[in-house]
Amino acid sequence: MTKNKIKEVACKQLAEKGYERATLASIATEVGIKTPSIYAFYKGKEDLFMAVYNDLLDDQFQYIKLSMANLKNATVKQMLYQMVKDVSDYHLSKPEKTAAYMRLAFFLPHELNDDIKKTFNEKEEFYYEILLGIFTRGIEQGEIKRQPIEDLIASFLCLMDGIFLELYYYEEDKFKRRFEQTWNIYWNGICKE
Amino acid sequence: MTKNKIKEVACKQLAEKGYERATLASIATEVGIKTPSIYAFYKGKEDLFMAVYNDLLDDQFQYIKLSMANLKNATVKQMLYQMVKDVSDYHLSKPEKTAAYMRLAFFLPHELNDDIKKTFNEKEEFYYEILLGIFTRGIEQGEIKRQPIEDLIASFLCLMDGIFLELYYYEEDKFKRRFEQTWNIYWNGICKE
Amino acid sequence: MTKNKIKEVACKQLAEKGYERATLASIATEVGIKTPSIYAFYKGKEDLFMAVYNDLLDDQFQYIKLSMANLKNATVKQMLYQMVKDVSDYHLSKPEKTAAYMRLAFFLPHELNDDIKKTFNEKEEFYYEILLGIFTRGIEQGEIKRQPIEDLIASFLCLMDGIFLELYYYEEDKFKRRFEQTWNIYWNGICKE
Amino acid sequence: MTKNKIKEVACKQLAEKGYERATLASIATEVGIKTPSIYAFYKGKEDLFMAVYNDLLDDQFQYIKLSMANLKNATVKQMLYQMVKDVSDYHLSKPEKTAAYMRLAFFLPHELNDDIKKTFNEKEEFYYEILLGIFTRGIEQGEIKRQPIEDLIASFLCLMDGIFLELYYYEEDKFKRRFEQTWNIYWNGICKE
DNA sequence: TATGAATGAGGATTCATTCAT
DNA sequence: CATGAATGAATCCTCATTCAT
Repeated sequence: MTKNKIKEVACKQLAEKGYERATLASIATEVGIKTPSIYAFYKGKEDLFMAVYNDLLDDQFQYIKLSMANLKNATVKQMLYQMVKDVSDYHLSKPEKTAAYMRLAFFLPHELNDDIKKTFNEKEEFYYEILLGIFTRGIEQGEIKRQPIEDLIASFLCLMDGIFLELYYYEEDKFKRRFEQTWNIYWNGICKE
Repeated sequence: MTKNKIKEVACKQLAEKGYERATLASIATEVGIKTPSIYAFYKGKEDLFMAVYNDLLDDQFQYIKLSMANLKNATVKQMLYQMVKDVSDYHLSKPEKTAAYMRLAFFLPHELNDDIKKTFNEKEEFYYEILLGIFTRGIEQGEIKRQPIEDLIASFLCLMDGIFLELYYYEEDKFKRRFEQTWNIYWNGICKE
Repeated sequence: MTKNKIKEVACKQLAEKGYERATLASIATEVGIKTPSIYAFYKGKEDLFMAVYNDLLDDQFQYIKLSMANLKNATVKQMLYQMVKDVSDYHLSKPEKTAAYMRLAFFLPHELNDDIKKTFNEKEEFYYEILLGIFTRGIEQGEIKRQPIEDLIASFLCLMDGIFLELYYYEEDKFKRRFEQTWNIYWNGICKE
Repeated sequence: MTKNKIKEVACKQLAEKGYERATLASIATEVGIKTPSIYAFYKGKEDLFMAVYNDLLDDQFQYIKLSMANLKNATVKQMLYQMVKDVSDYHLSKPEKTAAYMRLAFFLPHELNDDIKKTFNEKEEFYYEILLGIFTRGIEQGEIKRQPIEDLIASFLCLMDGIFLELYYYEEDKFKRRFEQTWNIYWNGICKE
């Protein structure tokens, strides 16, 4: 389907070149169509990249929801580790989508701002909800030192942010090493005893 | 001096809008001159933003070198804390420069690529050198658990990356809270006892 | 067809004003379109004027080939005369194309250099080939004094160059008078007795 | 003297690049001054190139007058030959000035038109005057076939035009060969017997 | 003389977009 | 669906020129 191919190429070029340099013309060329044909599927550039962004978020959500569902009977340590790991794996397996996501998440052109901020907040809330459950359980079951849950969530999100950034920066091998080191130190910092 | 004002406005607009939207025309307008006047001082857009980038790096280096110099007789914990803190403070005190720096460091237009990558590596080496000294001392003096120095450096840089990202994301208050939490957990993870 | 109209206007303005003053804007205006529309047909200014130049050469070639073909059973004198005459007539009948051709042939902007030089050499070879045949026959049949063929060709091309220059300089009447005088003297110089 | 150096560089760049590409900025750079300094000596670009052109003409006049003066007691053949030869030698010895002269003489930007056309006509009259004398004498003394003097002058000027063009086209060696051949044929065409 | 600073005018080019077909 | 043609707006950049110093 042409509509999807356009979206994929748009995502790819967004990752490579950023929003302004991902020209409709260059997208069309790579898809193998002429520029105006894009307008048969999308209202304009903004509309196209909103679709790209929504797909990007959906993709992530789906993946993480799935990975969480597979973890019902695990320890808190396993769940948290799996959570960071899954996010990493997801991004590692789809570097293009990650790069595209970063472009949009960090340096969104102002036109897209409002819509994106909305979905962005949804994502934060989604994580917050899940982490709230996990950390509450972790403290109740004595796996984690008693400390304000707000703080635990904040610090975990900070860990994920750090890892996300490194994901973007370093090649896979270097990243994986750092990932494990950071995780151990993080867990040592929060676990009981 | 007009030349500097141009550079400052360029930096500001880079932070706000990114490279492509920081038009020479809009820069000129904000400076209060006409577009072609910019060419009396810079060879072109690329040249201008390279100057911006070099200033940005110089500024950071200078600041960090200074803060390191003021720390000669501190404990390892103090030094590491101060290091993250100083970087945070620097970026917090110059949010504009930070945003501009991120734009260039992460999503550099390919024209600027080579020169920037060079200076970027220099920065990495600079940090590496300093951390090598600190962690070696930390282990020798028994402040830090004996573990591979390479790993310690890697994990510290990861911490800084995470904090750097949050710096960009959250407002000052929220950031500062997270900063302390993350730092504590990090230190608990590496310190002896 | 707009594409051809653009080429024609470009040729006209090239003749009148030269390469740099034949602005895409002024060409577009004369065609009755807006400047960017030109890019729907040509990759850029250089591309457009290369097309103009190729047309110019094709036109000349076609004309001369045709005129040579119509001359199979003529005397050598008739053929040579017809050759200069045809070139003159061609240029006289299309003064615009001639002027444009001169602009490109003599004072080509360096960008166009390589391609043009190639086609230019082709033209030289084309004339050389034809003249070689004519002069060989001229000497064998005793119409022309026995002398090195290379020299005859060189001197004939020199005559054509001179006439070409005058063509550009003088008005039609003055030119035609000079043409006949020069031809007679030239022929007297090479014919047998 | 800076004023002269500017003029010389302007002439050189005119020869190399033509009027529009011979930028005041590039001239200034080559001279070793800054662009506005040119205005200390010339009213503007047009003024500068008018000066260049006048120098060019003066130079030629001077040279030819001199060469004519040295020829008082020669035969008509010698005089005519010397005349073409001198013009050729002049241009061969100053190829830069020749190229510059051609740029101005043929494809003058319209601004310069009027002034240049005036001096150009002066030059024609100058030659006409001299040739009138020579050919009259040539016929009276029986060196040249009796024929209308107007025609002889016209045909001689045509010869010179042709040679001038070739001068520009070919390298020195090739040109010199052609020159002699053309001259012989020309003289054979006009001389008595 | 010489120049640093500034500029109006204009040039090629790119881009998102429209519209008739 | 797809596209050829066209365009308004904007972009970077160049140039001749001016003017205060």
